[in-house]
Amino acid sequence: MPLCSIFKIEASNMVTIKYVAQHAGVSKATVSRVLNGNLNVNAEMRQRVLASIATLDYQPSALAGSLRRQRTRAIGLVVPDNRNPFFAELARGIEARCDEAGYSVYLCNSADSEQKEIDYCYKLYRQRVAGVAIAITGTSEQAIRYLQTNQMPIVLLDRGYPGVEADSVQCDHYQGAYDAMDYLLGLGHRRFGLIIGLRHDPPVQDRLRATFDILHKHGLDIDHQMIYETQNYGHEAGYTGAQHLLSIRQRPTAIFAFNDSMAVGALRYALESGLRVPGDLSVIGVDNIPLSSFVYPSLTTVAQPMTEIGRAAADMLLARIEGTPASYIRKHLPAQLIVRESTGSPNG
Amino acid sequence: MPLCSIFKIEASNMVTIKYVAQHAGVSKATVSRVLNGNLNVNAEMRQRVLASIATLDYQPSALAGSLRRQRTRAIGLVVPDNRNPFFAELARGIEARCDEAGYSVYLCNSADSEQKEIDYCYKLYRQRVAGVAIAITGTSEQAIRYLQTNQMPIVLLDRGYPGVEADSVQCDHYQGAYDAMDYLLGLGHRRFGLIIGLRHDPPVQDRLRATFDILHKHGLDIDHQMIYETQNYGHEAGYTGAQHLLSIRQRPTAIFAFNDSMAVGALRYALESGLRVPGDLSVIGVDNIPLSSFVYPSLTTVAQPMTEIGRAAADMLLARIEGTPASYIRKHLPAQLIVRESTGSPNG
DNA sequence: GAGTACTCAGAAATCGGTTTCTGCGATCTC
DNA sequence: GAGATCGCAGAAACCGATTTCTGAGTACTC
Repeated sequence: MPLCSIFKIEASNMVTIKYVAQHAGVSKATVSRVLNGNLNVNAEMRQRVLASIATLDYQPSALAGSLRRQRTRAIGLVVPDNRNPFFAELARGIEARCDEAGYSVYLCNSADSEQKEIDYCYKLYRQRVAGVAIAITGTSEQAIRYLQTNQMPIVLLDRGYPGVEADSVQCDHYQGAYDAMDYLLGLGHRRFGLIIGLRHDPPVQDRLRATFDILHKHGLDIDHQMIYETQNYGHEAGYTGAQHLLSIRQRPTAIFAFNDSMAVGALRYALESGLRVPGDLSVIGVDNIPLSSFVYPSLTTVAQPMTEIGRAAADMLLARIEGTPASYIRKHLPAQLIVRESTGSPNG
Repeated sequence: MPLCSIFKIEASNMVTIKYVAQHAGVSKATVSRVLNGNLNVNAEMRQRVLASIATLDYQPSALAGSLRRQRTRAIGLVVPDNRNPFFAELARGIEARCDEAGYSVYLCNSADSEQKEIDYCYKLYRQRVAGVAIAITGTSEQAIRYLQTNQMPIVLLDRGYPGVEADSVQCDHYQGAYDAMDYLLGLGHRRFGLIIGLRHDPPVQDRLRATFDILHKHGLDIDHQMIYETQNYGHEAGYTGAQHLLSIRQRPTAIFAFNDSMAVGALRYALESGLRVPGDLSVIGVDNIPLSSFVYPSLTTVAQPMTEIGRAAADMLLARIEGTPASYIRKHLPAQLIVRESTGSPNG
């Protein structure tokens, strides 16, 4: 087949639809029709095209197809940090679901920076992604507004916004924190230390509100210095948070960390400094990351249904992309308190 | 400006280069030249174009540009599981470096499945990514061969292959495991249990070889039943692994888990069943994930320079994509034993 | 048997950029 | 002052798909 080899050389051996067409002796249009399952093509001809496709190992360019169709099969996933087990689990779920549906996922870490977040949105828009799943930093709503101005289907992860008309999936952070505090109060705790993460984070604000509300209901209050804000959500932050909180003269009998990683850090500091958990100190976290049941003592925590959030987010986004326009859905999933070994009655 | 609004309506308000050109009163070519910093354009005209771009908030389509240029600014990242802290850290590093260089990253979880791995490679090729960073499953080299057949720049993460001509970045798994065993032997341990993960994983094989080598050197051997293979690398696997190993009559005095997550699971089982660590049992892991210094007792481990691996991988891939062809680099970074609290002399 | 409907495949337009080609006007050279 | 050179911008080709348009051939109707 001399034509082929000549052609191959000239075309720098990138197999295109034109090449397949020549190989099969048909037009580009016919190849395209076969690729897209169009029925108006003769069976014998279809076979010839399929044979050529297989022989040449032809993979159509998504670039060209997307340009013409004016739609891509890719979405953007914007999270603060994919190393955070919570977002890692979310990413995993979303990626798996999107792959099933034939979509690809762009990984974007905003590093809790508003600037990076908005920059990524520009970048994703230039890529003409079909949609964006985003856990916004909470510093501003600029990113959301930008995406919405450009008719981009979006789903807000882990945080919804009162003023924003958009699909969102999140755990009920208020209720979760409320339950956690209710549980600790029920055990008899009265002095609490909080390790909260980034104050501007919407989930953090929800949890703070819940904490204040239930404390006030019990006629209690919480001192400024008992609230430790951190720059990230890692173990180290929890460790130094506990260090700070436990150095206070009237030290807390219970530490409520706003995620499990920080709770584990706090746990470590407590044990290291000779305190017994839960004897001298109770520690409670949020998320129910896989680790939480494997540390010793295992961690009492407010579970977020991470897998479910991820799947729901992907489903909603794909529905919004492919489906008919519908009214926005704010999906709130319940948080669930999981009692393990790290909590107990004070002075117990 | 009636022309604009008419045009906007007709063009369904997607801002294209044509629209920008009309708005600025120049040709598409001129807009393109301004976008690409081409100097052959009159200063006053350039200003007019830039003004239009800003006014219209124009974001050029990467699709169209990539199609014409025949190169994209995206890479594929294929890992077994982005939830694994080791790969999460790698992903973070690679994503950050690529973003700096203007590249986007497709997240692909192969789930330790050869089929998913190769399917993702097809998908990435259809996306015409500029390169692929991949931690292959080790079941076959099909994926690598496919990518190389299509002249795709690649970098192998965490594992290199003797027969494969490709850039790779990995830690010296053999040396790491050797050091770990050497250390344990030095402490006086003679009965070892291994929790290895997936046997077909190349790093696992390296570590097994090292373990056998040093044991033989000491005239020791290891029984079949002391090697526990798992289906994944999570805490649970480590937990059940320890359960198995510690139920053996002549139980091991030291457990070597081939990653930290499994080591933490093992730690948990040991403590839960009343053993003292390191008094009754030593536990050692691999990776040095952030968590490892925060569990209690903290984990002795063989550190992999994860951040460095990620950065090096991204650098090598980008160099391969953008740079001149050069001979392949097999980058081996040293593993480093980090002694913490979970190891000590047996019966001690 | 003429006119109509239908099937199916090729030609050509198209998506939105980039790049080559073309050409105009100004400057330079001898 | 005629011809060559240069700067700069528009026209047009191009990337590789999809989709509309067109038309040839066949079947069907009355």
